[in-house]
Amino acid sequence: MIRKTKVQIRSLDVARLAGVSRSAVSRTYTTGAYVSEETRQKVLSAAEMLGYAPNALARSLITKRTGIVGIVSTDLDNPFYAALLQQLGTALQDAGLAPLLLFGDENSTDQQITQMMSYRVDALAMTNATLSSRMAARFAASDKPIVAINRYLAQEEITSITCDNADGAAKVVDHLVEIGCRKIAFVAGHPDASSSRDRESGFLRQMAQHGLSPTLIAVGDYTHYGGAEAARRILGAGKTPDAIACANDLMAFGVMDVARNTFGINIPGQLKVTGFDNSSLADWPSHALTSVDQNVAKMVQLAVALILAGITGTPQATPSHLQISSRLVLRASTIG
Amino acid sequence: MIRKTKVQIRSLDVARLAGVSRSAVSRTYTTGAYVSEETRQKVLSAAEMLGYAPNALARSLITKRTGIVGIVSTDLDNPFYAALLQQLGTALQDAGLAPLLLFGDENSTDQQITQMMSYRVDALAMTNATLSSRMAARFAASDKPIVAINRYLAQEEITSITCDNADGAAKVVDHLVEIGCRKIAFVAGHPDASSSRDRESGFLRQMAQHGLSPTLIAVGDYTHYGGAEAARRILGAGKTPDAIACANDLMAFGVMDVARNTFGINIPGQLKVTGFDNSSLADWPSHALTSVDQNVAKMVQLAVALILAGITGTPQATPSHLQISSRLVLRASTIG
DNA sequence: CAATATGCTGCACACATGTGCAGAGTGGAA
DNA sequence: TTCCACTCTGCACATGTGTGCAGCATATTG
Repeated sequence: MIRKTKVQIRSLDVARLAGVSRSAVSRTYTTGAYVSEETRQKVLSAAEMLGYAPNALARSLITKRTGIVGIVSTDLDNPFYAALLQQLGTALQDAGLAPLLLFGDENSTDQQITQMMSYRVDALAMTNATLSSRMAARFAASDKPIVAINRYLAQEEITSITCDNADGAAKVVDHLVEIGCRKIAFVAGHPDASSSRDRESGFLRQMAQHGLSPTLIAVGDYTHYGGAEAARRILGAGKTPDAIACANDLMAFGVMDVARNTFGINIPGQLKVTGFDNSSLADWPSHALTSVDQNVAKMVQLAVALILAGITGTPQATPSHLQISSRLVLRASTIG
Repeated sequence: MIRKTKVQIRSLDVARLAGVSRSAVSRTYTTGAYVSEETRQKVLSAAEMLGYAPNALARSLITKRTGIVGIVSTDLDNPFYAALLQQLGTALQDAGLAPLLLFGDENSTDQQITQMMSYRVDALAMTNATLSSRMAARFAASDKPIVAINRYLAQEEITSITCDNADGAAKVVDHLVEIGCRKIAFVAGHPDASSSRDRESGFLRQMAQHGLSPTLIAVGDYTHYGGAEAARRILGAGKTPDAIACANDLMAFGVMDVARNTFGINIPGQLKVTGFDNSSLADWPSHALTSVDQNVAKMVQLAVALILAGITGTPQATPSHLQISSRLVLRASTIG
């Protein structure tokens, strides 16, 4: 059996084969460095022959840049986060950066951050996570950009990007009231998440604006199962509402499933249901869910711009909380 | 305004503060190296004070191990791939490895591989991708494990893990025939994907086994939209089938949407529909889709075991095509 | 032709770390 | 005391790369 060659190909090997110095090889792969077209070609063909690719890790020792961006993500059961991750990853990739992906729940996030730091990521994007203040301070001290997407954290050092969650929820209330609903229940997400709190407070505020108070508030934990459970509690409680507003789409799907299948309720005839996220599933005829669009593309664009600015050393703007305007998308779950 | 300190903290800084040599610091972070408990504690408290984390990149220069595993993934619109990515990522994380994520379509994969190679990933997992043979050979030459998940590639150097796609499709046919279906149509996925070809051939073989030939075969490109389009073609073609078997769940959802909403067909009364993947959505009451379970957990477990074995230098088993047995899960889309 | 400018190359150092090896220090036994 | 075994430490080299600087060859100008 033939033993494969395990030896790593270095720039020196390429240099020897091409008959030039190692510096020439390095400069060939560095944009904007002095190399004559002739040696450049010699280098490239030698590299091709040997299957050489510059060692990005060794390079990072010198340049202080790894080109790696850490992403700490929640689980992808929620199609909204799957879409977010994909768009974010693609955008970073297009900017020449590579995402290092770690999944973290509330308890393990500090550990993931440590790992990210040991890989010297150029920036950090978080789509989940309550972050301990010790870690936040430590990462912020490294002067690298860190951005929280779709939720904001307690730490002031961290820039966050969310949609105007309260406003979005208010739009939902306005719409429901306009089409005649008065007894409106609310299904909240995870109590720790800022997005859930903001959507709930926006809901309540706008209800009060209309002189209404919520029929019932249940917690659905942002999952399909939790939404279904919440629906059982709400619809089984006697005073049936004429609308249920949910803090995300996934729970709304659970609510509709239970309303239709367990309680035999017609949607939107007897009950209107709304979601939040406008995930691609909301547009399927089987769901046709009225939902609030968060404009993921804009969120991602903003996040990447922020990260790039931070990496290229543009003077760090003071950390802030950026809000993107949301948009209510009407579908058959509220309008017949 | 206070200028943040941009200086990187090195092991030397920790060593000085702790009053030991740099080697002692290094050994503190290396499992199974001689350090007295006393100096270990001195080092750890000094590190904590400075916020030090060893530079994993510099370390990799010496150890020849990065701890990074490349994942080349398709887009995550398909919830099956989202679940696969999450489970794979988590499993790698638990094994002390960090996934570097790149999204690649058929055309760009070679470029992603080059990038992965320049980051010196310890292993490569691909969930998509037709890979050029030049790239396959190049990566295989580096003697690092590479595994294709959920599809196999033309190159023999690459181990692949799939479920027994043909068998799964055959089980679908058996089930449909058993409950009385005779006029069965098939919606294929993407013609380039081995999974689609295998499922189709398994379907056809088992149909022949029962003395049947398919009513119609349409291509749905593995998307919800494609499935919906395929359903329009099939159901609009006059000779309406009594069952439509789909090469994945996403297309089946599209088929059901169109059948119910556009053609007013009752499922499963007038038409049975089956999927493939058993994604979490299939279990929702709104879909209740009979589907083939691929056993993602097992696929991931196998993939990670293979990767770990390859990394730790266990003599590389000859590349092969591993198959996992699938399981048909019955739901209301076929049984009333 | 001389003087200067231009385009390019190679040397040598720096980056942050792991590890083999020699040797220092300690304790115990003869 | 002397010798040996044992546990640990620090020196120094290696890993693969980017880049400032000096210098070489060639082109341009006076």
